Amino acid sequence: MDHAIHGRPYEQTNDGPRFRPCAPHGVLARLGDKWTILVMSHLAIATGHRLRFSELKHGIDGITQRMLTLTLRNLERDGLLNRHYFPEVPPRVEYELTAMGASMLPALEGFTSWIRDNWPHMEECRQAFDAAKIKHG
Amino acid sequence: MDHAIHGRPYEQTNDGPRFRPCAPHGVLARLGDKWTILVMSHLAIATGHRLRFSELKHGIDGITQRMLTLTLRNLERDGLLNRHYFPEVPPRVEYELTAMGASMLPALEGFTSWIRDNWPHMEECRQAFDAAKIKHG
DNA sequence: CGGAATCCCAATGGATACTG
DNA sequence: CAGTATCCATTGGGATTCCG
Repeated sequence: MDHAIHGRPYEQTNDGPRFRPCAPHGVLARLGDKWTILVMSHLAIATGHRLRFSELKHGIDGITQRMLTLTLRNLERDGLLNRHYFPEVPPRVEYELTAMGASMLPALEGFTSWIRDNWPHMEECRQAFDAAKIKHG
Repeated sequence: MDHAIHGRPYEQTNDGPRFRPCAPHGVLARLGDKWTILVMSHLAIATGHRLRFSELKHGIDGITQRMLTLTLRNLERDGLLNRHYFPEVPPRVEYELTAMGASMLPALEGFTSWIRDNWPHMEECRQAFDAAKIKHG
């Protein structure tokens, strides 16, 4: 591959650059689902980057047991967090960011800080766009 | 709001922080769909951050006319690009990043560079996880 | 050329009930 | 407590056809 932008290698063709399928969309799509960012954010600010299942469940408003489990399984599969099971009665399970999971936080923070700065303007743009669409059909 | 992390304000409750619904997930979910990042990436490296519909269509492998149109409409609605229509025969339409759209590129680049660095390790983790799951049920 | 409209299928994710 | 299993409504997105 000659070049890469946004993590995606691309080749120059006669009608412009053509990207080849690879990571960024895949990961962004994973992180962009309904709950993943919230789970990561909670672990980010937790002491030791570690929380138990019920703490996540109570902290994330509206999440169901099923979706929290699925989200945690995916993050565990990606190597972004570890699952610690304590076979007590009743059982206790803690989730902890891995080194890779923690290393993602600055990049995520950089991106979300842009979002925080530009969100109000985006909202204005959306309302203006919708208003214009209604106005002239 | 007392605190904010990853662009999301949160309140401290007796059982940990509770985030309130707001921007980051929404934007990440939008950018994390199947084609948005590819469109942004193409405009990022285009001269003048500007390309016509057919250039995007040919550059992005596998995208359908419908999905390219929808993706561009959403980005336009968000104020991240502008649509320039030239009423010639045949018609020509160009899409150009706005100032806000261009301002997103460094943050996106920061995030995707993390992805590029960690993608191989993530793939390893996934294969190890899947292999372990098959092994012991 | 650059769409819009329609049809259809697969995936996402919510609600609920059950379990070690 | 921390799941798993099942059912079901909604959405995402591909294929195709038609239009200015």
